[in-house]
Amino acid sequence: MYSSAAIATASRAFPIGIEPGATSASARPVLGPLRHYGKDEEIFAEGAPASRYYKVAAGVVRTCKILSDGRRQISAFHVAGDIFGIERGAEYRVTAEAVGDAMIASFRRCSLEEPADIDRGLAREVVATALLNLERAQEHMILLGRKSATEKVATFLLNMAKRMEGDAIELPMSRSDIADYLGLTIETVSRTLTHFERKGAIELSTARRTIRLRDEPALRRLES
Amino acid sequence: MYSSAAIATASRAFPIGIEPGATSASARPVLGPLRHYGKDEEIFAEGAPASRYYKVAAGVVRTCKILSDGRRQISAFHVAGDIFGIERGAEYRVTAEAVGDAMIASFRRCSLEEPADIDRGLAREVVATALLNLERAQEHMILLGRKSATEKVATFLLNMAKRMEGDAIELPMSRSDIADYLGLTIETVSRTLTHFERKGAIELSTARRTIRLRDEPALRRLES
DNA sequence: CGCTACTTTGATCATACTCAAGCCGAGTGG
DNA sequence: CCACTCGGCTTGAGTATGATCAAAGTAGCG
Repeated sequence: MYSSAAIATASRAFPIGIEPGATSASARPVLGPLRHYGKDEEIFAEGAPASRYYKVAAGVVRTCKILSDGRRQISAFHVAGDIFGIERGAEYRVTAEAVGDAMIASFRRCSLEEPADIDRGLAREVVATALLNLERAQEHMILLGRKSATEKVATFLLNMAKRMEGDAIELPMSRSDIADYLGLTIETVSRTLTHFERKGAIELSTARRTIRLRDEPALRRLES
Repeated sequence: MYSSAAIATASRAFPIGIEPGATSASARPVLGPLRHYGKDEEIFAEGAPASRYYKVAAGVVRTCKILSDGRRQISAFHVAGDIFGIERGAEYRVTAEAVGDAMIASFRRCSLEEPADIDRGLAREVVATALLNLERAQEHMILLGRKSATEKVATFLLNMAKRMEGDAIELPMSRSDIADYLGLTIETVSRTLTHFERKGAIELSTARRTIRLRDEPALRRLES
């Protein structure tokens, strides 16, 4: 199966500075074939040999770490055009899973180890992605360590809105994913969203997966 | 002035996989001269043009982000041998400050932009450092988002002990720095440390800046 | 000494968690 | 077509963890 909703969402969720058409799998012979992953399917696991890089063609991917007792922290969501699975060492340090249905391209990890004989542009893109992820990680750390639940959820909504390029956000991920991304519980995420709705800052669809920003300035005041 | 205590601490705090002697400023003509920074002195500020990379020769450096109301999150501490100030864009995204007295070498940022005409080993070291920082950021996010105060402090002590290569940890940073690194308040950090001391897991010096691990397995059980 | 900065300790409080129940939409089978 | 179930989401009540406010202790340094 290949949920049309998931793909429709992803198709207008291209990240900053990357043209998905120009760098798609078909245009780059280096890339391996596109492969489909179903909801919650594992792409690679923490501790597995890091032999490949991956690039999202459609859908959304989460990368996370899990403690022995099951507590989980999602470090990032990756949307169409994003490269993930970049590692310094021989093993993946996070687990990657599809949030919904997703199409993922992959290619052999060689760029940084043998820099001479491969596509220089690709190597540069990989390095730039790593640095972008580091930037985002630094931004996310201040959210996790120093922001209140209200500020966390407001920041999350504004970031999603920016990435989605529209006033209505089709959330591809569950409350559980959002909670593990923001370092909260699902109850607190839910309560905060209804609180925003009561204040007229957002509008929740009946299915609760679509969010329309009604008062973006109000959210911006709340984000800290 | 150049406190001998700070330097003595730093001299045995070399990070994993980097020989400080072999890659010191004097051995690399690319590096600029060593410069001294005093306690809390700013090395670069968030938003400033990112024109140089920096490498710690002695002492400890913190990189942090600060919210408008003064809340601060320290994203990392850098010790001797560590490179910091690596950016993707044109501006620094974090502020870097010396924790105590420190000696810092710097070099012009050119490696990633003009990869052909510069030291390949240096470029590789810069990329490896960026990826190492990303690894640490991912590890730190699960600490910030999902660990209790007890687990955070236990993890911090074990990490410092690993970096310091000795059973006694000479903490170069204040309680305030530790709190802003772990996403806690100074009171909680202090209470947790005295709690560990009462349980016999650690031993605090009278000056409270030196910590000896008495029962490392106990801390390891607490760290998650 | 006595100031200052830092740390510890105590009492109280609030934010977000836990436990629990109920709701709603989607899918399933009678 | 309707009842049923299941998963995800919401709502509520009570609680606990860590924050806040306040004060006292301690080291370093003039």
